[in-house]
Amino acid sequence: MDQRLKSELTRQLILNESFKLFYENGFKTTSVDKIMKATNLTKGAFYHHFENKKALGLAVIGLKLQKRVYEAMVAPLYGSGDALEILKTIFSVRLKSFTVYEKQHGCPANNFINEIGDQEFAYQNALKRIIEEWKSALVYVLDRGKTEGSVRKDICSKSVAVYLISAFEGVRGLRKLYDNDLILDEYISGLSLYIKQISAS
Amino acid sequence: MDQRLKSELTRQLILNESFKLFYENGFKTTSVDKIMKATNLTKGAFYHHFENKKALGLAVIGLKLQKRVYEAMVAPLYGSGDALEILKTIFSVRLKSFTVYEKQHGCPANNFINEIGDQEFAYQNALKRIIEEWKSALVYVLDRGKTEGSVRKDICSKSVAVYLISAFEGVRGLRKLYDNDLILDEYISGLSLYIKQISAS
DNA sequence: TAAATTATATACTAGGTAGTATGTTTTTTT
DNA sequence: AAAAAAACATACTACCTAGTATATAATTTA
Repeated sequence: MDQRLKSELTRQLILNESFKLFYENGFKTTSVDKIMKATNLTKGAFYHHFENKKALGLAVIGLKLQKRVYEAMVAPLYGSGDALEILKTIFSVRLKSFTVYEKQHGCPANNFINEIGDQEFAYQNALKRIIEEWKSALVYVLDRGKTEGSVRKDICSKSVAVYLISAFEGVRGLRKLYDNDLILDEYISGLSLYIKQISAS
Repeated sequence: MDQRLKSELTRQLILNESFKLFYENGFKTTSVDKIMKATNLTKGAFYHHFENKKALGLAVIGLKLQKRVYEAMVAPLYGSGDALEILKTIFSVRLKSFTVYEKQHGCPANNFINEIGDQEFAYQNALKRIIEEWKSALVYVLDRGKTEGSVRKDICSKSVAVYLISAFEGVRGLRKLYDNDLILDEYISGLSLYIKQISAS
């Protein structure tokens, strides 16, 4: 097989298995051994593709995680349609459509943030980039809403963006403690009140 | 020295040092060895006072953590004064008064929730108790506000409680990524909008 | 005061950890 | 086809991990 392609496939395999194991068991307690056992490859392959575990962590955050957040939470914000409807879809409809697995293990980004967001500057920065990208998209859609007359002009877009992200990440943590969706339903009801508050009219 | 007292002091010392190390470095990566080094005692003492690390974790959550949350976030809700003023104080004023250390490492409860809230039923339950106690107090103060006419009667207290807790815990995680309070200020501004929405008049 | 109990210390086990050194195999280049 | 380089495997090191076994010191009880 073409060496370039084979190498890239292996790299992606390691990144994917890492993401999965980090998500299920945490970053710090997932060992390189466990990851490579999941890939059916060995340590030699790992250290050929990554300098060390920290480099792997940064690659998972900067590639896999960032891409997932972008596709699920950021890109839809740049789509067409009523601004407030888009917000409702992203912050509540999406939430209910998660699988049990996703509800149980919370938000991958939030897990990383809470586990290693206070440990290493490099991790901090990589994670910050994801949040800032998300925040910018929210500010964009809120400003658009203001222009189109659906969003109140006297609210601060940045503040609303931060409050929306905070509540979303917060409840994805809380949901881990329960075995049903009650807390999600309450969150959604609480959120709809907030969206009403920022809507014009 | 009285043996009862001495034993209790040792137990509390272990619990306190554990809490601190769990807070700074996480639960799973804080070893019994590190804890006992911090206490200047040895492993023999540890396993005399605790059956294993899991029992220690549950004790830290059920005693230290629950007490801290109760004193800082729950008890004030049962105090006198305007309901909405109490909410503002707890969810925004308090936030700004945290030390750099507390801002950097986030919310101890949220850290536990995100690290081990999806791992063991026993941890889940111990953490759930803390959240439910907090939620109940919030529902109490919101209902009181309704009675006194300061809070809108058509809002669901439980939903507002969950949304308030979610946003608070969420932003305490996000703050880890930054080295200044901008995100906290934005959160507070976003929160004040929410409190306006639930206020009568 | 002697015996029993409690509190703590020391030394150990079995297994997990990140990372390295050095192989062998596969692919590419000359 | 030979040489070089890349991809991966195997075997290792030094250290950390939870937990145990057993000793000693301090305190309480008989």
